[in-house]
Amino acid sequence: MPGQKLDAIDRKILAELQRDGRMTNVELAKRVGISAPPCLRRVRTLEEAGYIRGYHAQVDVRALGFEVQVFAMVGLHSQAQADLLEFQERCDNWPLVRECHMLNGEVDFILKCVAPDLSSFQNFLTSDLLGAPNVESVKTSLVIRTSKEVPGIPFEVMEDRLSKTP
Amino acid sequence: MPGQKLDAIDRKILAELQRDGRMTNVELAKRVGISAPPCLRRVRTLEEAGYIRGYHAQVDVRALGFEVQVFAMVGLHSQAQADLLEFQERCDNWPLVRECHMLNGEVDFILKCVAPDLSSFQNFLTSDLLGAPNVESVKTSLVIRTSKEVPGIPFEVMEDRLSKTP
DNA sequence: CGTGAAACCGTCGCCCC
DNA sequence: GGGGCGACGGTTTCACG
Repeated sequence: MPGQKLDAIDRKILAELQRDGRMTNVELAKRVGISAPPCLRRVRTLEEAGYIRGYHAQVDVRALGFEVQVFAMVGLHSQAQADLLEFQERCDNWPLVRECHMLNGEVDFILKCVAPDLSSFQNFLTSDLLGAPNVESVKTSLVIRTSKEVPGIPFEVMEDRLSKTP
Repeated sequence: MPGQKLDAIDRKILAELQRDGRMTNVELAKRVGISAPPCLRRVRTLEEAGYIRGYHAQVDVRALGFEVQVFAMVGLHSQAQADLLEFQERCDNWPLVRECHMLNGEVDFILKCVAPDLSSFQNFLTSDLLGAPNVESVKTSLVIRTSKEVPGIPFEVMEDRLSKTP
């Protein structure tokens, strides 16, 4: 499962499905310029190879009553492998944590969290996150507004660099 | 477009489509316990009301050759409304920037960026981001690994609190 | 919201290059 | 190896009760 065993049609398929994950296969086939059966075979192959990890409806977080979004920068006391893993598993089990990224530098993790309101986030912060073992420090930043939120990768950039160094 | 004009079936539909955005309508209808036609009508309504903002394939960023992911914390000189908007528009036009969130506190924006490799990110950082007008400071953190990445909201939490305060 | 019908789509087998 | 053609069964999407 290396880098570029993908041809131009595969990349177009991925770009189209990233843009509209509910597109029918015939529509997709039309857009990438082949007929439906080979198009579907390619999609299945891309799924099985792990290039496509899933399909998700993008819901409006705020409209559904989750008005608070927070980035939490977490520092740990110990960065031993076992302790990092333990913290990650803890994050897995916190539904308010939607993303957990391990970082380089002074901060160890950044978490993207959602909550219905400030008090339920504060409750999560003080009871769960700050109460977890090995957590040294947490700095939180409230999201005031999100002006851009596009998933995945910019396929234009991918095509650009493929055309420069083929 | 208010808060909870959604009944239990609508919420189940949203939860299922968030989990699997390519589910067929008949499968979805079966899962939420109604027949296909009203189910499709509900989905269309949810889309038009903005609760569903789109459907996207979740691609494997690293497997597609974007091996570098970075969070960039940006401070601006001026936080005047026009200057904030100007910076947001600039982020819109940078394909390597996938998310742009305005924050409270000392940092003004957090950007989630992707890049094929470190040097192309460094190039973006020095030429584009640090070269943009009104940008005072940028602190970057490389993502070492992502251990959790789930989209949207935790519907369990939503149901929990609806059952407590109906 | 459910039923039925018509059009469309996903999917398979086969043939072709 | 991958792409196209044709056909069957399931699905989407009407109009109507």
